[in-house]
Amino acid sequence: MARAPSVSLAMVAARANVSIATASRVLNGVPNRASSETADRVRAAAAELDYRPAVAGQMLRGQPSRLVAVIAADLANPAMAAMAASIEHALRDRGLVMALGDNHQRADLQDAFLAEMSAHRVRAVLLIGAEASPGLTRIRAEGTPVIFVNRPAPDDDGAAYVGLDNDRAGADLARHLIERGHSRIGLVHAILDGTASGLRRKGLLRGLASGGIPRDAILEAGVPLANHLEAGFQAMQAILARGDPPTVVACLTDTLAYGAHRALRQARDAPQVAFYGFDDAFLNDWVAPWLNSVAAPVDLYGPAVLEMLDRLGNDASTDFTLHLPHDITLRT
Amino acid sequence: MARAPSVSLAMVAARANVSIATASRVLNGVPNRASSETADRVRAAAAELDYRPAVAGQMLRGQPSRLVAVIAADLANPAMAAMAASIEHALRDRGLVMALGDNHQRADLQDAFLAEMSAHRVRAVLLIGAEASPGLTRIRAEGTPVIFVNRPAPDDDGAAYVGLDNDRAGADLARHLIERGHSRIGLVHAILDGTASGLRRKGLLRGLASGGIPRDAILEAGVPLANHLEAGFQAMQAILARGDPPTVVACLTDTLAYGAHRALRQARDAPQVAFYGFDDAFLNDWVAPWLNSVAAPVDLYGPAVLEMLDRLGNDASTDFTLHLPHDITLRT
DNA sequence: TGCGCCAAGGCAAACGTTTACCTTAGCGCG
DNA sequence: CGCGCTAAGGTAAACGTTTGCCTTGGCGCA
Repeated sequence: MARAPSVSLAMVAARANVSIATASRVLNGVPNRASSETADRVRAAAAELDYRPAVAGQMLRGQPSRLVAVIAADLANPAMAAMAASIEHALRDRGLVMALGDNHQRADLQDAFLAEMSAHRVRAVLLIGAEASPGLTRIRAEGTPVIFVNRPAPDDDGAAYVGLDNDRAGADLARHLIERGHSRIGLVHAILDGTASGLRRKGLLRGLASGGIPRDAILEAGVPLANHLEAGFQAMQAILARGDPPTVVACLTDTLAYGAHRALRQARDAPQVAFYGFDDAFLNDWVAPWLNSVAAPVDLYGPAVLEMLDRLGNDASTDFTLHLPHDITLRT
Repeated sequence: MARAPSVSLAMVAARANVSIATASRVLNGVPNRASSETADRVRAAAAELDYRPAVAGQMLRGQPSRLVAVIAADLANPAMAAMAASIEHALRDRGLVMALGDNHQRADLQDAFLAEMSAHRVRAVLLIGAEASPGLTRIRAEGTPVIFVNRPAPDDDGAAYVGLDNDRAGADLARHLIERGHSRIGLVHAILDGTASGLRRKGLLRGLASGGIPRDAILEAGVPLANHLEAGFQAMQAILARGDPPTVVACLTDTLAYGAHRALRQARDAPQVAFYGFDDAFLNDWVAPWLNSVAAPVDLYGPAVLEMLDRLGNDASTDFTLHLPHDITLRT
């Protein structure tokens, strides 16, 4: 498995009988520095040798990297994986390359990844479900553009955000549930860390209140687990155990809903209950036809992230919040 | 967003009043090159400045990169995402960092990612569901270790493989189905490109034949779509349309089974049918309790890939196939 | 005393790229 | 003829790291 010696610009230059400088300029398209025959010779040599510039050299010269680091909280969550896929697609159109990592909801793992990516001088860092961590603080301080996707910054100080308007999404869901005639409503959540879930809940409760739903008609169950599947399961069990079940259960993430639905399946004399979640994944069409979900179309994420990247690169910009339009996908 | 000038080894050395060489050796733990006081001074300086070596310099010197490129065929597939997560975990224990890309089942996208990763001189390339592509041929020729995970190499010439023994898995499933008393069996697949699916089918058919199931009791339906959800859906519709439905349907991937199950749900007078798939994802416990699946425990993937990486680095090794032990997870 | 060894440390080359600066020749034009 | 401009090309520095080689003392030991 001897690593073949890679071909350098010097070899290309030698083969084309020009200096390294000229070869570099031809390949980078600098105008008026080479006759067309010379340029052709260089390009031919590069093609024959299958030359690809080593990033090491380019980095050393301070060229911006083409790498964009993306961190997902949990790749096993289909919604996050789909967002990552959309983002990669968009980045690719810009000639950028995504390097995806999974923080497993642990700050130390996130930092290990961030440190490596920082050493690679990545163009930007995107976090789909960020943890608060020292490394995150550091890389932001270094000036690397950082964008929080779908879950606002843990410390919320004007950091760039792309995703749902969580408060409004919650309120819109409330209005929808009332319109559908629900008056006894379950509410399932896991940890309320003051970010996405907290805002959704706040909007939802406000909407229900202003729609005339009394507080004691809202059956709230929160289980502080990082694993939303398990949390949703236990929360739903708790709701069912109280008796007099709700006609609908609103879960602050789809993953919670998966857990909640399982609890319902396993219950004896399970009542008829409608389910609502957030962050719809297209897989739901296939495996969760019982689930309605509040979400933005997933293909919007990629372009929106690109847009935010531009804003961050443009000193004139001041608005670093980009709310994606959400909708309720109805399956029942 | 001015990028903060990053701290170099020279700054650390200056602050510690030593030469760059000494600073480098201290930080790299070269023994007997610095007194303990000097070493302490260097480490203190590095800590105070929060020094992190720039990979560019290290790469230039020919140091192996810590980056391992991983390409998944489709991140939206929960099984693949889970494998990637397991692999990342294992790599991290070795001080390596995963950079994950999605090839969207397209050779050109795979090559764009491979080209970038090759320019970064990645330590190895892992493919979870590879496409055949020129870039793949090239990077293998360059001597970069390449491991095919869960789907054997498209061109099968002794390339390293980690994953199921697909042929045996198929045969084992056949035996199991017969033991369970099934005698009329549906078989659903998408493209049979001679790799994983082809081998599974071969093993399955052989097992069924040697178990005494006549060929006309096997209702096979293949829909040549890259999208397995849609393929499974259409294939199942075709099977149902024939009348006299099977008592069990074996799908060569879980994703096919998701599609097939939806077709059954939507059918009028849907018969009672058991479902079997391959490559179980733990999400199935929650959203697909109707699905049985042949798979290796997903946490085995990471360590197995590490083991194969060692074999590739060891000239004495000759066996580059690592079959993971599979099992049938029963949910019905 | 003389020799060798070792710890401690510095010097400088090398890796591959980009680019500021320099040289030369040709050409248009007053 | 002389001036200035431009195309075409080369030279060399700089980026940050690692490492082979050199130097200098100090110490053990015959």
